[in-house]
Amino acid sequence: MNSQACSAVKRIADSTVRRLSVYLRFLEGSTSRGQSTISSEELAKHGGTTSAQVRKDLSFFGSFGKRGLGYAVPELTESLREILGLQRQWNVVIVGAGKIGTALAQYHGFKSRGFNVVAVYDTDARKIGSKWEGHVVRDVASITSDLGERPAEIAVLAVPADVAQAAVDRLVSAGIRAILNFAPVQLQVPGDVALRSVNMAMELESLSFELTNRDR
Amino acid sequence: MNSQACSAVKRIADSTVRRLSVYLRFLEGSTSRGQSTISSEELAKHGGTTSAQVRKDLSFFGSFGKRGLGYAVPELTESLREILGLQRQWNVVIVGAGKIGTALAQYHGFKSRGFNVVAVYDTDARKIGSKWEGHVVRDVASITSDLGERPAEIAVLAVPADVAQAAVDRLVSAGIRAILNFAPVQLQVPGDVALRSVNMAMELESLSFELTNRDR
DNA sequence: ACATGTGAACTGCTTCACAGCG
DNA sequence: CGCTGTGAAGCAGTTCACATGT
Repeated sequence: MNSQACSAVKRIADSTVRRLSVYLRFLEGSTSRGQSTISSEELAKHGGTTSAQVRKDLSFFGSFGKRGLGYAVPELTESLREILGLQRQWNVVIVGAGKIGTALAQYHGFKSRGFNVVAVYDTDARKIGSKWEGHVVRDVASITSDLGERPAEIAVLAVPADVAQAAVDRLVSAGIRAILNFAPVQLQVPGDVALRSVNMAMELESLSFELTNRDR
Repeated sequence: MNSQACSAVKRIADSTVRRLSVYLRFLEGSTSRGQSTISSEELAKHGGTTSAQVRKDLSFFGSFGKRGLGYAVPELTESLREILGLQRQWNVVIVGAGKIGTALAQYHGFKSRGFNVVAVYDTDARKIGSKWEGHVVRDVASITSDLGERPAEIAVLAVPADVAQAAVDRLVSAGIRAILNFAPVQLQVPGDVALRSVNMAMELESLSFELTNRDR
């Protein structure tokens, strides 16, 4: 009916949101390839799902397509950006200036997608003060006062597993609202803080399981 | 009934396998803390799930607990290792010697968990031949012959999105059976190749969505 | 008495199938 | 006629509740 992204009336499944992100990624490529219209079938093929799933996912937020035609690429791209909250900038702090933390700090996908890395933190006195990729590494102890001056919504956690929960507690009390965790531990956060975890060990072990049990 | 990990009779959900991995991680900590027995309730609390879920997850593979007592930590740890296929070594190649690839190559969790990094590859002539963390960076063009001499089961893909599918095709024809993908694209693999993807952009966008739509 | 193991109920995501509309 | 949008059906994963065994 409308072609505006309307606010969700019922709870949206996490799997739906992740697929929207995949659709958006492919649409951005379609734009640069000069494609002006796209069908749910095509989106599905490149998103690893089905056309019905694509239509259902989009239908939670409005009617974006034209029957008999498909979806207009620029309009759908814009709508997905709006739905995912990507029309604003998000401030991000990276906690942990080890190998993973510094790799992430340099990840180009942050800046290009509106995620603005405002600071990198560590506890190692030898790292504090050194400059990495345009960011001076700061002392974790100053997180609270720093965030008071320059708030950030999202923290990327790349510290050793045994200090991850302590870091989370500090971040939460400093007002961080979302955490992307790379430490291989299950973290406890208050209900109003969003948490996603990327667990390398878990992914590898899941592959190991699949390889081991492929013989049905 | 038995306390042996029996081979799966029905399809095991991916979510179950990922939880087993989380349980295993916590059990390893319990061992080092000297705890000899553990209840499903305790495992659940630290695994971010419920006691019923823990018992159901384990029940797919056998009966590992003692009624009225709980689970013996060393025995359950061993059983989970067996179920997940972690009692053998897996050979891993890392493709892409950029920031993420090199960070991963140094990731201690690989070696300590039986994932043996046997080679690092790149296409950049300036990187090929240089030594990083004990691994000489080799030319991607030699993957096929290298794997012929020294097979590897798992590939970790850390290359730019636009060359990821080409790298996958090469790896698959070279006999790789599982891929852990860090490139932000949806990859196509044959049905007999296991694929997991870690997509930073997707995780960030999912956090952005949650922050944006927290007001119900 | 206590905690596991499990069939049954439940919840919610996915797939189907077709009405609706360009 | 083609492709979207969607209620209804199907299915898979989770939760419940209790019988079972120590």
